[in-house]
Amino acid sequence: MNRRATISDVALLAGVSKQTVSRVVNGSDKVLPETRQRVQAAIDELDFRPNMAARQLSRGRSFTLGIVGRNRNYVSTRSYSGAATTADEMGYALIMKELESGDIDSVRQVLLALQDLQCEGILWTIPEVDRSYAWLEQAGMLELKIPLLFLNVRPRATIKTVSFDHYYAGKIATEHLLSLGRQRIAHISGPDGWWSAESRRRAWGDALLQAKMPAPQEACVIAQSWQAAAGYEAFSQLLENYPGMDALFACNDQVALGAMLKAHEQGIRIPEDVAVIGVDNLPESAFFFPPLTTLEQDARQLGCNAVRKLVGMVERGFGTVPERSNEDDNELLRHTLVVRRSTAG
Amino acid sequence: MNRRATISDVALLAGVSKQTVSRVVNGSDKVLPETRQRVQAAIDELDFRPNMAARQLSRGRSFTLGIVGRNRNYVSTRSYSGAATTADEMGYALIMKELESGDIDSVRQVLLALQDLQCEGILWTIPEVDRSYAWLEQAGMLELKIPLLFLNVRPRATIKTVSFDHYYAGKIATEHLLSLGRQRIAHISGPDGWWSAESRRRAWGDALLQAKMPAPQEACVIAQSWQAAAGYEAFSQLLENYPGMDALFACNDQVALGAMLKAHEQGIRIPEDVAVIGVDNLPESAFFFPPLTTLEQDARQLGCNAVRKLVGMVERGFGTVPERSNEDDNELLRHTLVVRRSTAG
DNA sequence: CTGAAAGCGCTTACAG
DNA sequence: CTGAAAGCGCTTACAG
Repeated sequence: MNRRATISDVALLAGVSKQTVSRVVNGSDKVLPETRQRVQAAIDELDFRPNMAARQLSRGRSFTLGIVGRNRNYVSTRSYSGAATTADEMGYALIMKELESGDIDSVRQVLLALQDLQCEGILWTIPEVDRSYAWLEQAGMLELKIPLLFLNVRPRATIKTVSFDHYYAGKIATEHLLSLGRQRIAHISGPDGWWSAESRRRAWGDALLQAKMPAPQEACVIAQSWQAAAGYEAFSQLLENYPGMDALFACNDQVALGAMLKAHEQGIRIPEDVAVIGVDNLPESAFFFPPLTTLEQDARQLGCNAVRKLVGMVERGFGTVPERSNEDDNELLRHTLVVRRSTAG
Repeated sequence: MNRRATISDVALLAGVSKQTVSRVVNGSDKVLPETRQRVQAAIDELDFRPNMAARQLSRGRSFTLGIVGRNRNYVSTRSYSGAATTADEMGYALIMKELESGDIDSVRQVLLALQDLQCEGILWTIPEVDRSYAWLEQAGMLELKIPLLFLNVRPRATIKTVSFDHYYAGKIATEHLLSLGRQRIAHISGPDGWWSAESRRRAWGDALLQAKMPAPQEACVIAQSWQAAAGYEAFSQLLENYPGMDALFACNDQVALGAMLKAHEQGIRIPEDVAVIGVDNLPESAFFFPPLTTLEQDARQLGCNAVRKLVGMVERGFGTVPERSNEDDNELLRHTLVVRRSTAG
């Protein structure tokens, strides 16, 4: 047999009991140095490594987290990466699930499958789920016995979230444009139903109001998606609806890119005619034409914080001991302004 | 107690033995319909779901795969997504690990950790690992007891890989430029040591040779990275080294983007003066200025194929039954040409 | 400090 | 078709 050595094999070889082996493996201090040494030698010789499934079963804990995503973009990819790193540091494994469809059944199935796999907590990285957005509202009612944490989802009393402060982002983006002396600042908002899009849009309106330059309805177009194609379309519409615009706050860098292509095609100069700012700071954005002013979001940090918070929930025995909701349930990270040529006119 | 129901609870409630419950859970046909019904009722009432850790231990199988990555980009993100989907379809869970450093110890640690977690196979999605590239060569010698599959790594006799056909990509990219009648076709190659970069570079040279237009040494610059910044730098160098160039084959879209920015700054028109082609077909590429001709790679498919192949290895009992190496050990996917304005002059 | 016993929640032969 | 027994590889009390 070429099977892996078990704790019993080690015990036999070292001439001790299984518990003693277990003790040295788990670093208990109640083992005589010489015993420890003997056991360690046997472990090395047999190349013993504990079977996590067995440990999981006997301990009644898995030290495993689930992470579910869909259609990952640059931002969520970096969150994943941060989540994986932090999970590792904290001694947790991360099981990845891809959601295929947004209907409530798929959602439940994924959640339950993760629970079956003995995950102790789940990280939900899908901002919005098609038409079935409603299910989120019932998250508290889901018969999940394990904590659930949401990324970039509108804070609600019944759920826990870690997100960027999208309102703040909209504020500083618009204020940056205002500080340039621009007078007619348009906005291409992210699609309807997205909390991040709505927050930024609201902030844009508020900032203009505060500056005593309230924006007319036509100054804002809602993009069909977060992609460049939608930006191209939306900017075309803006050109018709809001002539004389001298600045654009795009909901993200890709949409800004699409808008800028349309601008080039129309002979509109950036930033001379229209200053443009995006959100995300993609690695490419510094090399767009012209290089794009944007708001950096540290998505990796988002993933790190999320896992840290989720582990906190797990270890505080969330679900067992129901706790009162407090402001800490919704953690917010902030963006940083990165100024480049697209607004440096 | 609010603990989850176990198979024993169900057995008790249904008035049968545990094995019978196990049979209906696993869909055995050797159960009387009425018995099955009674058991199913108990399962539903108790909301019973089998504990995978226990099943794993008793079956001696985990139906779990490991996937390890680092610094994920658009391509690897999409592979991940495909891998997750396919793993799910095939009934496997996917545990994600992030490699923090490329030294041989970290590599071993990650691999062994995944094995401890009872993974039955590992998908390695890191194309090259810094200075410690050598470890790959010894992959066969690694004392791993489970199959390992590499993504986009140079095929070798001792390992199994699933990759894009980068030589083919270089060939069609260059031939596309030639078909435009361009005479002085430059190349910005990916960094040294990358199989994909070297294959594409070689294909570029071969294609030019075949067209009886052998390229001088100065027509190729090796980028420092796969990022736009490196493309900007490399193109600046090309401008000095290879005056009169009328076409550029960039190793990827980001590098092409960086090169195009430099071109704009120099007043070089694309495609009139220099036609540009990249590789990747990022979602943004269609909205670059000008929209970029490129080679689409179906990274999602890559992930799907990889998992399918890995599961095949697992289920054929790879590692137990050593098999002869055959050409199927190195699977290749091909790119598709997507023509846009950057070469449509 | 160390060990004998029981148990985690399933499944796998083996009887009947 | 159904059940009693043993086992997967660990850990957790409990003795000593």
